[in-house]
Amino acid sequence: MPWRLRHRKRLEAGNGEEPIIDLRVERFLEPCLLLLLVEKPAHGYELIDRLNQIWLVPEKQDPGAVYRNLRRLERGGMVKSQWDTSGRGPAKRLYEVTPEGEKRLAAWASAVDWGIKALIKFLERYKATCLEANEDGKLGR
Amino acid sequence: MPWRLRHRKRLEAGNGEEPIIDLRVERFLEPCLLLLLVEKPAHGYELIDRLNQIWLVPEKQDPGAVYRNLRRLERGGMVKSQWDTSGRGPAKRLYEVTPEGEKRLAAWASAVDWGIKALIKFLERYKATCLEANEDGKLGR
DNA sequence: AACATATATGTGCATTAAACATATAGGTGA
DNA sequence: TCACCTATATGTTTAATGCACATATATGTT
Repeated sequence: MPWRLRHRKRLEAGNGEEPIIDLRVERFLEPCLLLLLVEKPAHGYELIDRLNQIWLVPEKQDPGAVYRNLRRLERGGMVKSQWDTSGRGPAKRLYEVTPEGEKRLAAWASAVDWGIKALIKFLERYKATCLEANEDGKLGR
Repeated sequence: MPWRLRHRKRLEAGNGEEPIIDLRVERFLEPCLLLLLVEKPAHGYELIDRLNQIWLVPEKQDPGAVYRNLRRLERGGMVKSQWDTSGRGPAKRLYEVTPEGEKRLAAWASAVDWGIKALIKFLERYKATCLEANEDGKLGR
C-alpha cells in the first residue's frame, strides 16, 4: 500500500521499481500522541503499540521519534509525566495531557479539518482534468 | 488562517503568540505543479501565479522551490521543457507533462485519496473523544 | 552465577525538504 | 542610461526524520 502519514523512505526512488509516493503529513506524530494520551494516559512504550490504531496501515514504529516527541511536548507544557515504578519491568514515564495540550490538539484537529478540505479540492480538480471521460473517477489502490 | 499545505514557519512558536499549527503535506508542491501543467503547459513564472488557485489560502510563492522542483521533475522524466523565445520579455522554459509524469500524478492522486481517509479517521476519533458532550462537533477555524 | 529476553527510555548521525536570501540576465519604457 | 519588470536560477541554514545504537531494569532459564 503506497500510503503513510509519515516516513521518509524512497521518495526519490532509484532502484528499478516505481518510486513510492507517500503522503506525509509533517509532525503528524505529535497530534497522534496527544490524541492517544487524551483517550488514556500512558507511557511511551505503550503508545508505540497503540499508534498502529491510528495509521491506516500498521507498521513498525520508531521509538526514537516517539520519545523525542514526548519530551518536546513536555518541554512545551503540552503533557506532563511522572515516573511509575509500580508494575513490573523498569520504571516508566507515565504521560498525561495538560489543558494546554488539549488546546493544542484542538488546534491540530481544526488544521486537519482544513487539510481534508484542501486535499479534496486538489483531488476534485485532478478528477475534473484527468478522469473526465472515464466512468466516474476511480483511483488505483 | 492557521492553515497551509506546506511552509515551515513557526511550528515551535516562541513569541508571545500561540504557535501556529499548519498541516504540512511534504512534497505537495510536486503534484500541484504536475496538475497545473496537465491542465495547461506553462513556464515557471506563470506557475508561481497559478499555484494560488490550488492552496486554499493564497500566499506568496517561493520561486526557488518552484524552479528546483521543475528541474527535478525534468531530471526524473516527469516533465519536459523547451525554450520559448516568442512573446516578449526574456526567454522562458515552457514545460509540459510526459506520460511518465501523468502516471506519477495519478499515483499522487491515489495517495491523496488515502490521505483524506486517514485524516478523516483521525478527526472522527478526535471528535468521539473530545466533542462527545458538545452539540455535535464544531471545530474552530 | 551466568545468560537470555522482554520492557522501557533514550542518543547520535546522515539525509532530506523547506524557508529565505541572493545572483544573473534580458526587455521595456522614461 | 537607469529603473523596473520578467524570468530563471543557486546558496545557506534549519528542522524533521529514519535508522542504528546505547542504556537500564526485571524476569526467567540453565
